Amino acid sequence: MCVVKTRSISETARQLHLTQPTVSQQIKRLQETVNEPLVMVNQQRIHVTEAGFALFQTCQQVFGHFDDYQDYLAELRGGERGRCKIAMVNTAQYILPKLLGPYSNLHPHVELPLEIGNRAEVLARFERGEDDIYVFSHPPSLEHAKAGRFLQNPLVFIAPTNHALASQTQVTLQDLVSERFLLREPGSATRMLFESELQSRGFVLSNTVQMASNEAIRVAVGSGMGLGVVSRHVLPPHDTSFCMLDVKDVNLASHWYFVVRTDRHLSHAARSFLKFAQLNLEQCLNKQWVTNELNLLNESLN
Amino acid sequence: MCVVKTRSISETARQLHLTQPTVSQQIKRLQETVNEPLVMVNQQRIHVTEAGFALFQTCQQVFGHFDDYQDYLAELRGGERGRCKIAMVNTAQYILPKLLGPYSNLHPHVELPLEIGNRAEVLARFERGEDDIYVFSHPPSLEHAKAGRFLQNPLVFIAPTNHALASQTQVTLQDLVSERFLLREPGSATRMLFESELQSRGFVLSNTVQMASNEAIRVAVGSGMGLGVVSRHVLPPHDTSFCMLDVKDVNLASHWYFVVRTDRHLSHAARSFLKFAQLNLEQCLNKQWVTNELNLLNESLN
DNA sequence: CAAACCCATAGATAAAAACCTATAGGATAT
DNA sequence: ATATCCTATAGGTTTTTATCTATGGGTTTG
Repeated sequence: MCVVKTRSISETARQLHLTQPTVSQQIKRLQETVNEPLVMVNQQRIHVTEAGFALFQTCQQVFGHFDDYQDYLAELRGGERGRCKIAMVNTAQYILPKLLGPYSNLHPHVELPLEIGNRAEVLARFERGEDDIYVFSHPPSLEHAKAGRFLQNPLVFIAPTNHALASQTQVTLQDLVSERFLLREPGSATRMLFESELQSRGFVLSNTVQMASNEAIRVAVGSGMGLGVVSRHVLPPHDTSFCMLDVKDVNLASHWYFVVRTDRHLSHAARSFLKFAQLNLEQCLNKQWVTNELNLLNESLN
Repeated sequence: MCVVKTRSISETARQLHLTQPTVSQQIKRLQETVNEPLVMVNQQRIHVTEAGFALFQTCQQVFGHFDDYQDYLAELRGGERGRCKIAMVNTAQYILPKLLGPYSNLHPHVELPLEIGNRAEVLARFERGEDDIYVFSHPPSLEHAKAGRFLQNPLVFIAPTNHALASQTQVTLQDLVSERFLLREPGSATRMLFESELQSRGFVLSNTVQMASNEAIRVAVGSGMGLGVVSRHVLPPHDTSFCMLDVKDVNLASHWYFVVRTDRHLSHAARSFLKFAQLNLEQCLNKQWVTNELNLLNESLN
């Protein structure tokens, strides 16, 4: 490379802080591997042959590609590029897009494949470490993982608008247990929380129907099929087909967590997203529910 | 490379006839130099990361460039590409183009820079080894060079059409020495040959004029300025302003030689040209003068 | 649940690459 | 002509690289 520019072996040696024989020998060996003369020495001047110049150009292009790769890595490390795979439980899909949208606009080159499943499915993915970030309400064992809370997940009781309890204030749990309840599958965080509350207070539901999604429950409640316990975030603001009950003696509240595995390398994009979330939670989500403890998570990831 | 394709370290090791730890370590070191994870191991499967795939692509392009270079070298070695620098004395420019034209048509990617000078200039170039092939009539010392004859170079005496000797047959050298002669510079092969002939027979020219080119001599002779000795090849076929003399007791004949240095690498294109010349002399030049001894030259160059 | 398979790591070795110093021969400049 | 500068070659040393064997810890599968 340098020899082509300086047209002198000695000068090249000086510039590269090497001795002249070293450079001579390098060239010699290069010529042997190529099996073609690359330079010719005449009157104390180096003349680059056709083959030599072609190799020079080839090398320039090659280095160009490696430079491009370096640039690519820089972007990757800066979180401007890459992939951040997020797996979330069903309920989280009502809130996470509000963070993902702005983030994606800011970093258009970051791929954000989302996996949505019920708790069991996401848990399996977590065990296998298939994603960068997991969103749980009830975080799993944290042996190989760290979690950070970022949002309250208040559970509310919903009933058809025309239900007897709908207009009543100060409803109690006792009033509810005889109702028919529409619930997600066992193991879902919402259901687990509700059932542990019931159990600790000695109640048992007599009439439950299992439904596979929050929408199904919401619509079913709206059409009078029974009562439901769902995350507050699931409810669309202006739906009048159902209403929230004012239950005075129950406060079912959990939190959403971002969870990452500590025994896996976390992609730069994922780190970048968590950083973004830490700084922009309040702007993207209703401040009322934000519980920003991501600073702890992010610090522990450095 | 192979790991990306097989998605398995062990399989790669088998294909490359290496052991598995070797491949593992190679990847590890590659990741250390790049300072970025390139693959991730999960469930006994290798997952290539973004950075890893980008590097894979980069490498493919790089290898592509080297392949291109190999192709280029192949063409170079085949004589289809490259450069063949030829230096020739003035007189040769009347004959060499007849070979160069067809050759250039056959190998359009070969550059053919021509250097034309008087004998002293070409000799200097030869000493410095500035060209691939030199064309001499009177070849220089062959200590570091080899030469091959390819064409007769008959010298003829020319006179104005209306000159007294023009119509005479059986002219002798004695008849000529008192004439004014137009000659090239001392050292030119033509002049050297003529002068050595004169000297060996004890003649001295009394009246000479030096001219810098064969054209100048031809035109000057045509306009009656004196006589000339020039290569037969210099004379255009249908010029009636001068005529050749029928000198019976002088036969000035030399040959054209291709000369190459043996202490310099000869470009593939130059070898290719000499080979072409060997095979096509008779087709390109007047058979009458061809003396094809290039087979000897070419064989000694292998 | 054991056998088979996968990958990671440690430690050792042999080959190669990368340099250096010393030296010699040719070209250039003073 | 003599000092200077250039490149080539020889010989030797120090790193670096490329591999291997041995081993250990997980996964998958019969």
